[in-house]
Amino acid sequence: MNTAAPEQVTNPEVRTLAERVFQQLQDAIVRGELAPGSKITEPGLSRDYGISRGPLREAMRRLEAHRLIERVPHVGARVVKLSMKELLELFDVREALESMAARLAAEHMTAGEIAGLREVLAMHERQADLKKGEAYFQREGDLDFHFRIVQGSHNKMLMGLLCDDLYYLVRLYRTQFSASGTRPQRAFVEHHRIVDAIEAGDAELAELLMRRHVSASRANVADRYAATLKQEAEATT
Amino acid sequence: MNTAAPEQVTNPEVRTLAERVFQQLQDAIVRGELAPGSKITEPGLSRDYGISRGPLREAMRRLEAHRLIERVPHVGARVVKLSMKELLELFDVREALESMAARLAAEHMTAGEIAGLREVLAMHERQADLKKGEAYFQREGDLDFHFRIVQGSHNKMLMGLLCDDLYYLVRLYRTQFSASGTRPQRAFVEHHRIVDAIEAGDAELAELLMRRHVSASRANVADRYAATLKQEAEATT
DNA sequence: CATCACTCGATTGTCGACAATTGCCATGAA
DNA sequence: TTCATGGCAATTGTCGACAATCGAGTGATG
Repeated sequence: MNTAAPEQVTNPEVRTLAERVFQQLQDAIVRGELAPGSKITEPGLSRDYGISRGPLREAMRRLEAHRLIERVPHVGARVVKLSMKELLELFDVREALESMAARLAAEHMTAGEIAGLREVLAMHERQADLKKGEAYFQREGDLDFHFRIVQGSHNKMLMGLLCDDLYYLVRLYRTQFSASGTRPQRAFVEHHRIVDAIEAGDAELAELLMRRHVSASRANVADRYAATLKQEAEATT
Repeated sequence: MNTAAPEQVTNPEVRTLAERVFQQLQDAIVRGELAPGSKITEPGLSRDYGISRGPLREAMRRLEAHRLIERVPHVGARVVKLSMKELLELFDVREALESMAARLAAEHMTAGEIAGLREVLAMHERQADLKKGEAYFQREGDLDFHFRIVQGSHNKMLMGLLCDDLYYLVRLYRTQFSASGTRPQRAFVEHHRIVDAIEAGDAELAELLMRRHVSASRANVADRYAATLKQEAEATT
């Protein structure tokens, strides 16, 4: 298994050092190897990755642009740590953007792309049978699903915003709070309904269903988050 | 009149060189001083601005993240040039995002913020009286209007996406195609209706009106763009 | 004992130089 | 004339070093 990100909307053929270390760092953050809120220093990373500070700073600038780290001048950078408020904000934005993506996908998606989408769903089904209750794979697949719909919108601006910027944040939150309970099963049938609407070319329905889907996912995350906070509060009591 | 951007969602107290040259370059691009599609070289800018290539590269990375320039490794960077397709895509994204911003604004905007919004509208009215037909000021004010509503959503994620990333692109397109005709007047009354909905706390209506408003603006831009293309085609014939 | 000023270590910001890659242009052959 | 090829200049990528700034720790003082 390679260490590179499983999906890459752009294919920059990592030829430059800064590009490579950027992807490595991005992966490390998303996987949780670099803990949220932890401080990262340039000399430290420079040693760890065996490169100069020049490319490293470029990589960090890009991470900052992708909102994966936060920098304050003359002080330093630390891995972003999503607060509950910010996480819910992220889902609001996703709701607005992805519902539109679903609408555009229903209008512009090709037959081949729809077939690929069905294939993703079939793979989910197999995994759901094999690992019932294990939410992780389902959720990773969930992201694949959303990924493909955004690409199906054929809107580069949307793809850039969602796939390049926000999805890494979405993957990041999962290191803190992974969805579970009965949510995956319900999300699964919602996915099917959305694909049905897209295949039928029903843009309005696709938009509505996607909006509901993300909204429900948001509600689930909010519950989980609140539960975790409550649990922590009890632990410290 | 200062050369800095009129609004800045973050207040970074430009203390670093890279920050300063970033804002200068951003302004130059938005104003059209750096023509869309023109190539920009590091040694050239390094001379022009009297700084080293280090901070300059950081500034360029940030411009790339904001989608104001496009870079290809080992080749160079050029100022982004919006195609008609991309411009319409941008408006689609704005429609999704700003309609949600209007909804959130109707729910969360404070009385003081609403008063400020009314003040912006009043200023437009004065300017509209003074300079009827001159679309530029109206349009700059239009951006202020949208700016404040996004801020009124109290959603930092949304503010970052819209105000930090997309609005500079919106300002950029204006160097190529400025709205005109009867559109400014109609946009004006639409603005009033939106503020009314926000003040009444009618989130659904605010969302709907904003969606229509951006959509109409998009249609107007599409017309203007098409007209310009047609004009160019005739000129070269 | 708390508070403030200062010093020092570490980190970040900036710079100039060197290496690697690209695109252009001249030269030559079909 | 047209196309391929080689060299060359310019630009980008990378590096190490120096200067500026910040935070922590220390000591002095009320």
